[in-house]
Amino acid sequence: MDTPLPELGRFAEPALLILVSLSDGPKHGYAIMADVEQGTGRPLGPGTLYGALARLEERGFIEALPPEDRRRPYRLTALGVRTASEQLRELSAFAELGLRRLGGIVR
Amino acid sequence: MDTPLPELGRFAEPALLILVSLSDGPKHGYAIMADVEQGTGRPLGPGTLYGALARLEERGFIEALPPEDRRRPYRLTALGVRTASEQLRELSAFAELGLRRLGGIVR
DNA sequence: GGTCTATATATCGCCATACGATATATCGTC
DNA sequence: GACGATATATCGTATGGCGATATATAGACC
Repeated sequence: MDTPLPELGRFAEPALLILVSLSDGPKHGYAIMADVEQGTGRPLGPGTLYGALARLEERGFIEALPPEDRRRPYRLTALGVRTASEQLRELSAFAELGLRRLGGIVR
Repeated sequence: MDTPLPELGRFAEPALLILVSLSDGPKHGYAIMADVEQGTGRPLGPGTLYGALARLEERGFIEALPPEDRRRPYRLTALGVRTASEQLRELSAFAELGLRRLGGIVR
């Protein structure tokens, strides 16, 4: 049961992982890394994180809060909330469809 | 309600779209394109499709069936079924987590 | 016969991005 | 004062998403 499956690809964009992490409340980068890894079991390294954060801010999905100490926290914008909700609804529908279909396959 | 949301990125890898499409039964490329577009509303162009198909076959997630006419059908391998199931379960859990969290945000 | 649309596969090339590796600085604590 | 955790940042490479384009066949319709 623990046979390591070969990688198919990424199951969800880092961007969406970040948005979901922030849906908990504002967080800074390092906390997002920890949250994502804890919540999904998948490591999100700094090389992936900070690029994605910059893009998300640039595009208005998140916004920076005043830095506290060394921490640079971000929070979701209204657009970010709307977008994440929409994506997750589509994602959920897709996953259900897929699981339903696969349920019909004799294993 | 139909304000066009800016693109966040891809909500699911083409690879997974293809695997789910094939979970219906064997299909050739063109039929997969139609099926995906019909099932998710998202177009899957040939530039994306055929590259992804080649990778999926190469990695053992799908296998080619004998060509009929001009059609080159594929079907899921056992590995493909296992992998798709696994990914979809993770995906579903993630989507539910996200939606639960976002449900707490006042809009 | 000629034209048009749908079916079907394939490839090229650009650009975005994922991510490992690496660097740097600070803080607490032993 | 050394070490591990916290925290952000950047560079380089490889991968792959996707629009555009090409090519060929089949069927419909006039």
